[in-house]
Amino acid sequence: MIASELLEKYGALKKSFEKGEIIFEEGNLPTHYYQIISGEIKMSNYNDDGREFIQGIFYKEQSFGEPPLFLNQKYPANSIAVEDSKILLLPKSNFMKMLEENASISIKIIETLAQRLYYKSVMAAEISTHEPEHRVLKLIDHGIAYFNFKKDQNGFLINFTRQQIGDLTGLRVETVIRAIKTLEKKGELKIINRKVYR
Amino acid sequence: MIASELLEKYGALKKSFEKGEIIFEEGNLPTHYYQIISGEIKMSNYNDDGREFIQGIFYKEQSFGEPPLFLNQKYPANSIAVEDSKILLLPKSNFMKMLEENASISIKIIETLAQRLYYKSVMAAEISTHEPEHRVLKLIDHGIAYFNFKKDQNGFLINFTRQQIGDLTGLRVETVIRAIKTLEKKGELKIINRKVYR
DNA sequence: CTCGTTTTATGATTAAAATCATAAAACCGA
DNA sequence: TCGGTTTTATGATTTTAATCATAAAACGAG
Repeated sequence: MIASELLEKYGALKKSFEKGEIIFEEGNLPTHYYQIISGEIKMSNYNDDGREFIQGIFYKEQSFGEPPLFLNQKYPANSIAVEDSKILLLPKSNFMKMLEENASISIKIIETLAQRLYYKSVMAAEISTHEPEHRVLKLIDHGIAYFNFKKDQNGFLINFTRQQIGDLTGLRVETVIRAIKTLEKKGELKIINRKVYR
Repeated sequence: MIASELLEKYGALKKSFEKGEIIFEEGNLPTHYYQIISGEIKMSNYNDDGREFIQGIFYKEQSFGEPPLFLNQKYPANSIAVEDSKILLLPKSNFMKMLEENASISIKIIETLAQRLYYKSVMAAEISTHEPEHRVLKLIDHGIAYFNFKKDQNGFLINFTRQQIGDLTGLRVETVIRAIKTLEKKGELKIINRKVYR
């Protein structure tokens, strides 16, 4: 997260996106740095028969879509507003200027990318070598650390739908539903009127 | 890749690793920055029943294992020498000092991490939503761009074993062998005495 | 050059998750 | 508050890649 005053100093503009609105599309070249003011954004891919894979979900104060910006490569995924959202957009050239003139920003970005790479490494190994229950639990435990799950008297409320969990772990909804039920029976999770707690 | 003179100026030391030797292990805290002088290194995970998932393969002049260094987190995977290798090791504190004193290094690192994140994003979507043939082909095409595949009169020689391709795509050897055969029949690849060309 | 290991290969069988079908409950917008 | 959509749920069936079995070819260390 970069201070919004600094971003605005370099010419960042606020823009609103409605729920379901596309921010950028797979295959396009990057033009801006994006940082969320409020709302929720997902980055995802769709395969030929419409099946979705969610690369990540981002919340307020987080940025997204930086890698292609540094590489002059096309976006490998789409970004869509999951909720009505407000986003700060800083044009690429201004962003680069800001980087040059503010060395400490680089460290921040390195940490952000390192964090995301860490998540991807863990989930990649999970997805390709573990069974559904293990995958779901790993995603949830990661979520507690990095997504904005809130704790109440029942534990952490996992505010993802079964479908979202499926799209993040490469599983189908029915499989996720069954995995969650099994995990509840094993005592790893709680299900309180359909909501999942850990 | 950071100039080896610079690394040595900050106290980096050369170290040799034999084929099969472990450089660092999953779960350990990072102590050094690693940059390959010669040889080949893989980073991988093993699940409970010994199944391997290769996070990445790295060659001369490439660095590896940086993310946990920036996050003070445990390594999410092991790193092992695939061939006899020579590596430059720079202790963490010296590495951080080097970063502070050389702003341009940060940009290099950002680009490296962005590149790796790009690969992980593409492969994550592949692994979770596409059929074996698609996955294998995507890995190969990525390899042409980023691993050191060499071109000769038959095209690019894919110098990965079927097992390695399996461990990089989350497939079993037999499945990879069959996928490669099918891709050859479709004219996407050539197999010339067991070697794969694209 | 030889012997053990690794790699590639192929066929048969199995297991596990995807798919298909259906429905109740919950949520949301008009 | 009504009606449509989304989410959760469950059972039956199918498909696909994993698994199991076996072997030839190639490679590599001594």
